[in-house]
Amino acid sequence: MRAILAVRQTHRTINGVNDTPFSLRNMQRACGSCSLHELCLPLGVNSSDIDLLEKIVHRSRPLPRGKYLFREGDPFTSIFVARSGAVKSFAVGRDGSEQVIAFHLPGELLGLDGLTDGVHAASARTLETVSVCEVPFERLEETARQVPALQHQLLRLMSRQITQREAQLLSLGKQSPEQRLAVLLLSLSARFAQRGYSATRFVLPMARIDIANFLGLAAETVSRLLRRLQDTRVLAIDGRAVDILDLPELHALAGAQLETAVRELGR
Amino acid sequence: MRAILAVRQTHRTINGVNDTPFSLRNMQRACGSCSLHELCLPLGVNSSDIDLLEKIVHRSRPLPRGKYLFREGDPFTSIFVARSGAVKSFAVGRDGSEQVIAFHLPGELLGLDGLTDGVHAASARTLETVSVCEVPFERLEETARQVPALQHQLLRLMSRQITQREAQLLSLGKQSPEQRLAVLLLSLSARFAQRGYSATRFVLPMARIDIANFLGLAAETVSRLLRRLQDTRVLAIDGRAVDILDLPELHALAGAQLETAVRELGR
DNA sequence: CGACCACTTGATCCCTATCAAAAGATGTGG
DNA sequence: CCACATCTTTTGATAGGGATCAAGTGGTCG
Repeated sequence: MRAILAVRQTHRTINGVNDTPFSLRNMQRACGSCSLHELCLPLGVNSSDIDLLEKIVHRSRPLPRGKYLFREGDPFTSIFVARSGAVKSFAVGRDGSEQVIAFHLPGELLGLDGLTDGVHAASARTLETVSVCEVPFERLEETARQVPALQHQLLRLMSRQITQREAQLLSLGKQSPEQRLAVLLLSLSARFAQRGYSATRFVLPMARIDIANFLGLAAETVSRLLRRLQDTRVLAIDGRAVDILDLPELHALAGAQLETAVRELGR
Repeated sequence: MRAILAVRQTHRTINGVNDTPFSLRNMQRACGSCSLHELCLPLGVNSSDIDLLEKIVHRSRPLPRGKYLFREGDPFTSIFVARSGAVKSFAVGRDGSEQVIAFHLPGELLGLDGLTDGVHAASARTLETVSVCEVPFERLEETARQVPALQHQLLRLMSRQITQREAQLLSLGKQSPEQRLAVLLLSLSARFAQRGYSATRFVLPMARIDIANFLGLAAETVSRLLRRLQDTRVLAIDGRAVDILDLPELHALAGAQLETAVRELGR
């Protein structure tokens, strides 16, 4: 409570501009920062090609929070990129529990897992009000056939999805709950920073339960871990507003942690 | 020990042919059952295209057990398909621990995660003596440009990698250790069956520690879980030779398990 | 034959899930 | 604009399951 107020006060006074915990709802970016566009430019897709690409993109009116972009098992026709607002994609176990696969910030791609079987392998749901771009995959593939550089980029995007999931596998399989949480916070931090926002102050677009379902933990454990990080002055938290007070320490927690080494030293 | 001998005796007497625990080492298949080939055929790649494809494939002499196909960070130039023998791909954490990403049986593709950054995101190591086909990716991409059906198949293969890793994420995040093990055994069973071998009797190509590192468990836990499955007559195990005695029960363990329901009923 | 590695089994402890309850936040309709 | 219902989050108490440590067995390869 006290910490909360402190955060709320400081972020208005320290800098004045662009130093405010913001919501992704306010994050509006042109297509120039979209993952499709961004990945085409540096690799030889010229502007007329980009026009070609932009022609096949549908822009939707804003979707409210809690809506499905698609559900597991839905026929696969398009991939999506959020223009503003965040999305989670998740798989549902037989017992109804959600495993969150990924959080998608504006400009980040989702839906590529549907191509194999022609149906989506996971569901995607908005975490806030979201504007999405929808890219009909058949037309994208067709365009890629005419534009080799785009074909290459498409393959790279898919490969990146694989790599990201492998990193998450390593996290779930081998890292401690605290490490996993630290890694997530740093990931969000880096992605916000990449979009020109503060790396240390941001508003989580997702609920604790979503974080828990992403990290393979119970919601209570996430809450307790966040408490510990506040008690050790690594974070200040007000609801979903996060202020990273000690970024180096958070990196340390995410990386080594050296639990065994610490225990050894303690002897 | 007794169970072991029982297994060894029965598999020679029950059927006589093709009912023997076999090693992947003996699994030699023509390119017709390879994932690349198999995925081209049903979708309009004609035989001359296949010739084109086969021309760019390098076949290597057999690699002994424990050799690296590539290591994390190696420059990405090729993808691989084992022709015979099994391979594991894995990521290494900072503390040196291995997270096994996948086990690759003959015909199964590996290495596609290297495209994003131009370096392999994981390492791949042979679990037995292995013959591999190496496919230079640049030439594959080039060929795909000329053969639209191949381009589509390549995208589908990548999408499948994503889907597989998402399934593994669900497993690591939401399933009990026993469920995870059951799922792995069933996965191996199905993949062996797909290649024309017994679905209930096979030899594990990997060590217990690899299973543990795949499932996010300690090796001791895997050992104990296997013991329990033997005690309940679901499996018979002799070292790495597995005999699935009760396939329906294994499916039940993998799927529902209904831990809570069972507990409720017990009240 | 011996050294090494893989596997098993046992004992113990700690961490996290689970259950429970209360406080806080959010949104809705009157 | 407030009051109520609902959902989210926090905090506490408890129990269980798996990691860890340790020791012994078995199997394999040089």
